[in-house]
Amino acid sequence: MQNLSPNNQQELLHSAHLLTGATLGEIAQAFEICVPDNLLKNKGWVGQLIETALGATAKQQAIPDFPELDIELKTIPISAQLTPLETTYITTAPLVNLEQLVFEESPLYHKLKHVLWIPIQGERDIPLANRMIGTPLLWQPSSEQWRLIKQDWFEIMEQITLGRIEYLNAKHGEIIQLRPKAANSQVTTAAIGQDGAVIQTRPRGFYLKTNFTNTLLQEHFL
DNA sequence: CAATGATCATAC
DNA sequence: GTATGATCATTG
Repeated sequence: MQNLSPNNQQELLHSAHLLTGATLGEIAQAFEICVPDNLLKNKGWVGQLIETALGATAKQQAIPDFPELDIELKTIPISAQLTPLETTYITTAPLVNLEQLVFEESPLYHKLKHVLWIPIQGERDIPLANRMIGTPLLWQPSSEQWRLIKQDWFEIMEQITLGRIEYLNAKHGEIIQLRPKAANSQVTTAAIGQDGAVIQTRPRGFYLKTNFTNTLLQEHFL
């Protein structure tokens, strides 16, 4: 086990494969990191642990976890049946300054271009330290997946542009959904209102729906 | 019991 | 507030 930053895709995948079968407690111990009792007040702990274990460098920036490799790292909690237990956060949704929207220039496009999925047991009755890491999967959307993603993105962005943010909810979209993403429901940010004026609303984020990540994992592991 | 809306920690 | 990492927990 090493925490050096990988020099190429092969090194990263090799490191990721070495984690297969290990428990979060073992990884934490190797890096002298304390395991919290639960994730209630530490929801990003698993993702940050795996970042450390794989040598991710883009700690606090709006760029892929491995900038040189253009790869985004995502841990995904799974059930005993290997189905995702949670949706997957992708990135913040822009609500203002929406001129000249080009999908290929959007943060969402760049985040999804190359994703290294690390499935991890996520059922709450398994103590955090005992949860086992699964086989990694380096995924790139197929042309058909891109088509659906782009369609969802466009429809959502169109509504935002038209000042219909308050009419959008998590039900929109086949693959991508828009949901609040903030410290709490009191947080506000600027957005376009129905008459075109600037309004205050809750910040939103793009998420991958579980039915999509489910088929994604099934296609690869079944 | 899945899904939607709410929330937690931390850096800047 | 924004962006990183996500999961919690109420609701339908």
